[in-house]
Amino acid sequence: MLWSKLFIPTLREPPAEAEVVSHKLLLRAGYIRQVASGVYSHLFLSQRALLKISKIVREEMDAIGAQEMLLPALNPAELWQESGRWDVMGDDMFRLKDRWERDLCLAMTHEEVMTSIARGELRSYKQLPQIWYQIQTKFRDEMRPKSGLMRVRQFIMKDSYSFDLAPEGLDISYQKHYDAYCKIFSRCGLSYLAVQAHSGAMGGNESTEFMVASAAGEDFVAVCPECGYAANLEKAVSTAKPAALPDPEGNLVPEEFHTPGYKTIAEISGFTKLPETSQIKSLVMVVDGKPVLVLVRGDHQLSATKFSSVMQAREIRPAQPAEIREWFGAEAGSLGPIGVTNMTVIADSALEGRRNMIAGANKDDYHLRNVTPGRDFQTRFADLRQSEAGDTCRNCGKGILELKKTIEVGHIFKLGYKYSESMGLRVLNAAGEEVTPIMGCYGIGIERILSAAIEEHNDKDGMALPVSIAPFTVVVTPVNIADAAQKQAAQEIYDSCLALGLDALLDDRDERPGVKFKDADLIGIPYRITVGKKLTDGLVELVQRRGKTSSDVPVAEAALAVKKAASA
RNA sequence: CGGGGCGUAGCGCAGCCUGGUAGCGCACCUGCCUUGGGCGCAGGGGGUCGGGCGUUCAAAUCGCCCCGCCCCGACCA
Repeated sequence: MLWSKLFIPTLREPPAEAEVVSHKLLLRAGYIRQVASGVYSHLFLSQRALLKISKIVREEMDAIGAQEMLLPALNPAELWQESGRWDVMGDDMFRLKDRWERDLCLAMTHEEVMTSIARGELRSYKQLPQIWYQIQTKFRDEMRPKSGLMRVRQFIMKDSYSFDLAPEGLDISYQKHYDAYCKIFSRCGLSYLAVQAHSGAMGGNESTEFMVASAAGEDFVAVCPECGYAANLEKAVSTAKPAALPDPEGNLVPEEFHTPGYKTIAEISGFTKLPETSQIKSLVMVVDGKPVLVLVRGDHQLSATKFSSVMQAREIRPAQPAEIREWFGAEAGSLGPIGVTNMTVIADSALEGRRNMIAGANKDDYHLRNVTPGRDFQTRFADLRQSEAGDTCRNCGKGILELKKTIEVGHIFKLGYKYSESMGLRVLNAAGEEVTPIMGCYGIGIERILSAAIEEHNDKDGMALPVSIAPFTVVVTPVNIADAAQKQAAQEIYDSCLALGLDALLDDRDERPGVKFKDADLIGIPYRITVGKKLTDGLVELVQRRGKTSSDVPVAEAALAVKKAASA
């Protein structure tokens, strides 16, 4: 294509609203324009990149026998009421009414529609397994859209769904997706990490997230450098660093002491001259309307995700100050487990076996020393704490966990029977009995692949996209378009590139070379053939965008040289 | 939803405090010049100053209300 005819509105300066690199570059390079918060138009270049990503996704999905469909984004409320998610999704789901006042929504995902198709049509175990997928627009009313294409309210997702007769079949469908996802992200040039993850509102019991390390990410992943264990921080298990000071020996009796004005863990630590690990942190949560006292070691953080799943809660929230006052008769800074009988008490495993610790006295400005779990109060223990960098890996027992900030580009789930059960999907097995198929679901964020690739591959001049997803593979740039020889050579090389099947662009604009070079670098074309002075010696330059390495090649061989380099 | 910031030409910004002709750089158009990293010279077009109400002889500027966007938090496949 001829650059002079294309709409590639590059900007010298990034718009002020852009914060992260990929967002700045997508705007500057003329890939996208914002329409509203979390809503973007994909212009020519972006659409080309997204189509390339989608093509890779299609090829790998088709390769595992998945069948592409296209489902509606507009869904009737009834489907979502059947699965129970009309209520569960809350404000995250866009809802609307038609002219007859019937409730509709814009689908955030498609378990409901897929399952309804399956239950309407699948009758026999002989029709299983099935893997169905689509590449389609999803809508989510994010509380806070951010970071360009990273977290948006309308986006393109590849979502697939598997239906199997039995768990062993699901294992196979899941593994097929796992392998396909690895190929997809590799082909897109991403350095990804497959990590254990929490299933959240999707349901199910096992899931793997595919993450790309990036400062612009929103998720933390715990990684063990020794054994390769990797899990989303929400899910990660680990052995806490030992207490900084051994507990006092002996069967000591709880003893109240005055702590005037000292409320936080850090303040009490400073006041008592004892490390934070000697304290029991008391948090009051409200689980489905009922108060629960949660205990963790002073220096630890409660994992809301772990807590929520241990409690099998639908909804959790921290208690309000007024509620705390009513239930404990004290402020949040002086709470503790002793004497609490009006609510469930649950403690993190790191407190198991500890003794003679410090906790609040449930009396303003007083704490207790010599508090021993199990003796001074009864509680059950569970893994409730958020892992942190420096913890010991529980998988291998040796490695020290590191934390990485990441972008989630894919997520696969073993759903189990949640949707097939609630929506009545049944088939007959070989014995003629009605059985409920087991399901899996698998998602990839198409725009997130583009964002992550830009985050991973950029420099001060712009994007340095991999050949596989760049909107063009090569740009042919005559330095001086007014020079007839250069112009003609450039045209010939461009034609040769096209003949070789390369996605080629001819920068035929009457611009100064600096402008053309800057633009080519900015939009991230992997190869550039510069036709300039050396043409008199029959040579042109082949410049690689990454690293800006360049080599002289004869005019006649230029296209082939790109072809070779690009497919290497 | 809580906290913070911003809204003036396509982009980046100044002007606002202290009310009085709406400015700068880039981009854009015309001409000349130039052609290996956003070139130079000359001329030119483009703005309901986010919106409404109010104060005032006079509002981008002061007051009130509303809207939008960004960041932090809560939240989240």
